[in-house]
Amino acid sequence: MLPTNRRQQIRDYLNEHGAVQIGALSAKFAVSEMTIHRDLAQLEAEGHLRKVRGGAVPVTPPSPANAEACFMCQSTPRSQTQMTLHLTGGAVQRACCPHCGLYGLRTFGEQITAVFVTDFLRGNTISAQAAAYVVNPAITICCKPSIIAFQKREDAVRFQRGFGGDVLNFVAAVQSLQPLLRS
Amino acid sequence: MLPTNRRQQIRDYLNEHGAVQIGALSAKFAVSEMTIHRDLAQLEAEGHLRKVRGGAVPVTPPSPANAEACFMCQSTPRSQTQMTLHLTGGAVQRACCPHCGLYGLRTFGEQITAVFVTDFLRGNTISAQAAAYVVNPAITICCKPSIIAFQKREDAVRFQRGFGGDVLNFVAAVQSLQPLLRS
DNA sequence: ACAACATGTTATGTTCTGTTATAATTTGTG
DNA sequence: CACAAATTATAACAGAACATAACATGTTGT
Repeated sequence: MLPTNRRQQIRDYLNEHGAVQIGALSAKFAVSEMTIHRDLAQLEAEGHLRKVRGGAVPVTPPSPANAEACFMCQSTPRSQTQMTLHLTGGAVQRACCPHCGLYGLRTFGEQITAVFVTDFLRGNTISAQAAAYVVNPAITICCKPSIIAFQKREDAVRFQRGFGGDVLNFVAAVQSLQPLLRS
Repeated sequence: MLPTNRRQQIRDYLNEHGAVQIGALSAKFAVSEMTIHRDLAQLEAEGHLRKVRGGAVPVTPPSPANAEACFMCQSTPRSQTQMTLHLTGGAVQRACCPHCGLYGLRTFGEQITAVFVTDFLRGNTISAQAAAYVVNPAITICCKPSIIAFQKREDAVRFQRGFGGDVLNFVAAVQSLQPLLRS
């Protein structure tokens, strides 16, 4: 049997049984336990399983449940409207739309290293500072009041012509947010 | 035996057994292992199999990568703009945008059982027949000329006010497409 | 004869495997 | 809890198996 086949069969066996033991695999394929150790180490390096003492278990599928949710409103962001806040240390916070994302600027303050937003029309990612925003148009896209981002101010103006609202730059858009608490 | 014949038989053997070993092929065809090595290298270069240590295995079944591509232009559809054509037998064809999707109506014709399209603004899925379309606006969203779908005619009119183009219903949008070939 | 090709042989380097020895972890016992 | 015994994991080594490149030989067709 080819080593490739053996490793594939180990994966199949694991998916079927939920766990594998070194001794069982060693007997099943008539190779030394050391060879099984090495197979499992390779499969673990490739992300196909996780080694545990005595054998291996399936990798727990990274629960996309709440890791993907908007950090403000907990809704699932659409790629079309989402905003990402990059923090010191590499962490990334995802917001469903500029409404939540811009509020998040206050929440994370000094920790923020970069902010990106998706152009609503074209879907490409742009720097939030360079974007144009239509605030409070007549249509609610995600949160209310809606704030929609555009790469080009020209697109924002055209959108405004149809749907109303105000065209603001980044700083003005942040200032347009009502304070959460008066101090 | 001709080398060509031998290589064809290697392919047949592989398809039948799921894996081949150098030693077995060498014995089967009474040639040196070096010759088998060269056969497999050539077959791999032609994309017919994948060499592994000790032999070869079939090429991994067609990656789902391209199964996701637009059936017309082969680009990757955005959920925001995509259109799906449901055919008899349950097959689903995915288009990147109404431009490609509406052309696909001619391609699949009688086989089509249902057509869905995504509202460009809100992202929800709607029946293509009930949608309103803005044809040829001043902005190119996906393919050119752009055709953009909206759930509400009111939204389409507002979009048109800002970005130009014509607001058409489903039938008119299909008719607006230029014939691919004049007969 | 010559060029082009296919094949085999040899030499060298790489990968795989089992054995042995040592380290780390778990388990059992008082 | 401390300690020893048993089990499992890791590292290092050597030999086997395999891969690749280079060269030599043989065949075919012109």
